[in-house]
Order: sequence, then C-alpha cells, then structure tokens
Amino acid sequence: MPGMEITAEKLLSCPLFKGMTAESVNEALRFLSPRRAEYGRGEYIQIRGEPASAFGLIVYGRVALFCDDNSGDRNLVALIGEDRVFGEGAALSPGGADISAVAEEKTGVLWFSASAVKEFTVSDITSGRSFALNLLCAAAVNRRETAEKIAHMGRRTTKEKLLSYLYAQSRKCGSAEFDIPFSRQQLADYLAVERSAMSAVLSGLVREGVIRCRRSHFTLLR
Amino acid sequence: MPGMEITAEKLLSCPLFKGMTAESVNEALRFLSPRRAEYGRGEYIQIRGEPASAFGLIVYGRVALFCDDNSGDRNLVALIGEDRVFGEGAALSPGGADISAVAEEKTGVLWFSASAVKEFTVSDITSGRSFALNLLCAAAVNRRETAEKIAHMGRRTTKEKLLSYLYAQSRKCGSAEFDIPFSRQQLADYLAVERSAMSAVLSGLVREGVIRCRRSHFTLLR
DNA sequence: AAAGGTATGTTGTAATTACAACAAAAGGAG
DNA sequence: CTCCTTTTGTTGTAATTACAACATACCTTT
Repeated sequence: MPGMEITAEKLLSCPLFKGMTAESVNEALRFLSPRRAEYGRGEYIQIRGEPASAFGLIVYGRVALFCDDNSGDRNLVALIGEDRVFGEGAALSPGGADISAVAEEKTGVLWFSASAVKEFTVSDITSGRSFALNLLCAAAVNRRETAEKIAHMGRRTTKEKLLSYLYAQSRKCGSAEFDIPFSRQQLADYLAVERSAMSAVLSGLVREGVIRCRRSHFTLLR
Repeated sequence: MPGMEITAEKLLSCPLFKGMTAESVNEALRFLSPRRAEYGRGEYIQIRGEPASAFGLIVYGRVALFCDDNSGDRNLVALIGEDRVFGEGAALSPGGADISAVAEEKTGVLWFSASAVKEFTVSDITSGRSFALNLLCAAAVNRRETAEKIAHMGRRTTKEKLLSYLYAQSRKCGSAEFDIPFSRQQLADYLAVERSAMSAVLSGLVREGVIRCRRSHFTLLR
C-alpha cells in the first residue's frame, strides 16, 4: 500500500471528496496539487509550535494527535486513521500548530496548502464548493470528537473519567461489550491521568463488578 | 442595543462576513435568512443533547459554552463575545449539541440553519463562497481555543494547570500583568478542578512569590 | 452608610492521585 | 520453545485534591 498511486477513485471514498465526481476530484487535485508524504512508525508528521500552513488527509495508516507538556506527560487528543483530516484548525487560523502528530504505523499523508484551499474555495470552480463544504464537515467531526474528550477529561476523578469514556464507547458500539482503540498508556494519556493509578482504578471497577476487561476488550456489567 | 436592527454594516465587521461587500452581505442574508433571537442573563441558548440544526453568531452580549456532567460539575469550554460563532461543529456534523450555551448577559444571536448554509456553500452565488471560507476560519479559531483548553486541562496538577493557563494569558497580552476573563469559579470550571482547592493553590503560588493576584488581575513574577 | 448577596480565601479531613519500583502477563522474533 | 521486549497490573508512600464548613472581602442596592 505504501507508495501506491493516489487515484480519484480512492479519494472519492473519503469524506473530503464526498459527493464529487471522479472528474471533479481530478479538477480539485489539479488546483490544489496536494503534496504527498510518507511517514514511518514513530515519525513526527507535525510538531506543536512549528508553522502550520497546510492540513493533512490520511491516505493510509494511523496517526496519534497529542500535545506534550514540558514535564514529559503526553496529552493524547485523538487517534485517527484512513480518510481522516487533521491540522485544519491550525492551518486555517493564524499561529503555528497547536498539536503534534506522530505516525502510529506506516502512514501516507496528502498535504493541502491552506492558502490554495482558500483560493480554491472562493474560486469560480464548481468542485471548490463541494470541497469547502466537505472540509467544513470534516472539521465539524473533528470538533465533535474533541468535545467528547473534553467531557471525559472534565470529570473530577479517574473513575468518573473512565466510566464517562467507557459508557460513551459502549453507546457508540451499541453494545455493552466492545473494544477500545487505546492501549492502557494511550487511554491514560487521553484522559490525562497517570497510567498505573488508572490501572488500579480499573481493577477496582472490576472488583466492584462494574466492568470486566482484558486488554482492550471491555464489558459493562451495569 | 437589544432589539437593534441588524444591518449589513454591523455584520461586515464580524469575521463571518469579512471581506464581503454590503451588497454581498445582504445577498447572503436573503439566502440564509438567519433567525434572530435574544436571551436574558442566565437563559439557555443551547442545551447539550438536544438537536442542533443551526449555529449561532453572537450579535451582542456574552455566552458561556460548557458541558455539565451528571454530578453537577460544570466544565467550562469557553466564554465568547460579540461577533463570535458557536455551535458550528455540532450543527454541521450528525448528532445533537455536544455543549450547552448560556447567556452571561443580555445576548443577541443570529441563528444560521446548517442545511441553508450547506446549500448556500454549493450554490452558484458568489457570496456563498466567501461565507463558507469565513465560516471555515471561524471554526478554526474556535478549534484553536479548544486545543488551548485541552493543553491546560491536560496537566497533572492544579498548580501546573493554573500556570499553564496564566502564562498563556500573559503571552497573549504581551505583558506579565494582565486580567483574565474568568471569575474564580469560572476558572476552576475551565480547568476542571475544584474552586476552593484551586484558591488554595493560588494562595500557595502567591506565598511562593511566583504570582501576585487580586480578583481577576494577575502578575507573573518569574 | 447599612444591609444583603455574592465571590473569594482558609482550614481540616478523607479520599484520590502521582510516582516509583517492581511483578506478572502477553506478544514477537529467532 | 525460549528469550527478549513491551504492556499491564500491583503495591506503598508522599503529595495532591475534593469536599464541606466557615470567615472574609467585595459589590450592589437602598
């Protein structure tokens, strides 16, 4: 998959190009001429604080979005995969990147220059309007995910943070039994708590009979 | 000011209509026909969990954005004022409102229907393109503010959260002496900590000689 | 100026958390 | 299968926090 050609057909399936014809996609690509880039596992894709003049579309792979504080704690904002957009907020507002991005596995990114996108949006080209709308909706989805994280993080205790997150996941899966996309360390970073303390709380919840879990597989018992 | 007419001239000054002519603004208003609404102090403008089919533009007043958890703790997302947009993320992505909004003082809101905005964006009308771009940028600004909050909230201790916030405010004001827009309770809600515990930490910082503060006025001493 | 209400600071205590160090379990490579 | 690495769970301790109750300061209204 790495190194594969990026075709209009492939892009048609991702939200950023939703509702467009193959021809429109090609038109958009001609106008925007996004830059292709590939990143190996662990490689930095974007660094907090550095200039951000473009946003990314993940063509394949998985990316961790986070901000590290100066005491070495990681604040995981989201794990996102194929077809997702990131960095649009930083690229489209003044100031540098406000979060960092690291490839969780080999990842391909299409970089869209913010200035090109702005020109494209106000241009007379029809596909620019669909693209703008799709970008707007993609940003809205990102925003919603962020609001969710804030809701979980905002709880006062680790137990509440965990349950807030787990019930949300359960709801999302439509089942009391589900897998989470995080390792323990990632979950701790996402909720902004200490991993081992969180593990202890998790064990407590198991002892109390509230949940069952094994690695990333969870069951809510009440 | 309440009840005042909403003129194109007034709207020209807000980011959502930036770069447009008065004529374009009127064209946009004809197409979008936003709904005007006024809210008294303390009145709910938007309720988390309820359907969100429109986003708001604050014409005058001040609005608190927050999500309350079921234990009664408030998680303050932002305080926003005149010319700011809110609820765009919820309106433009599937699902209900993910945050609540309450008027901090008498507030006027223009509600833009998400479906109308989508139609407008993909329409042939020229002003629709500027509007879409401006909305994109307004969303980006909101996103940036949210990322900031996450960075502060993500710190492990109340002291770190406070200093992260205070130094950011200082940087923003370009001075070691500045006012914050929050009361103590609001600051605590913003950082997701308990008010009196936070007050104690704040006092500690004063005793240590790190800061000086009186009400909302702060000075960073190192 | 007085009074009432609100916001803020203080304190003590119980609960929770961070932190460090370690043990156990799981997964991968050879 | 065995070794090695990584992940996860456990435990003890010191530090921090939530919580409640109260004191003080501030502001607004009259």
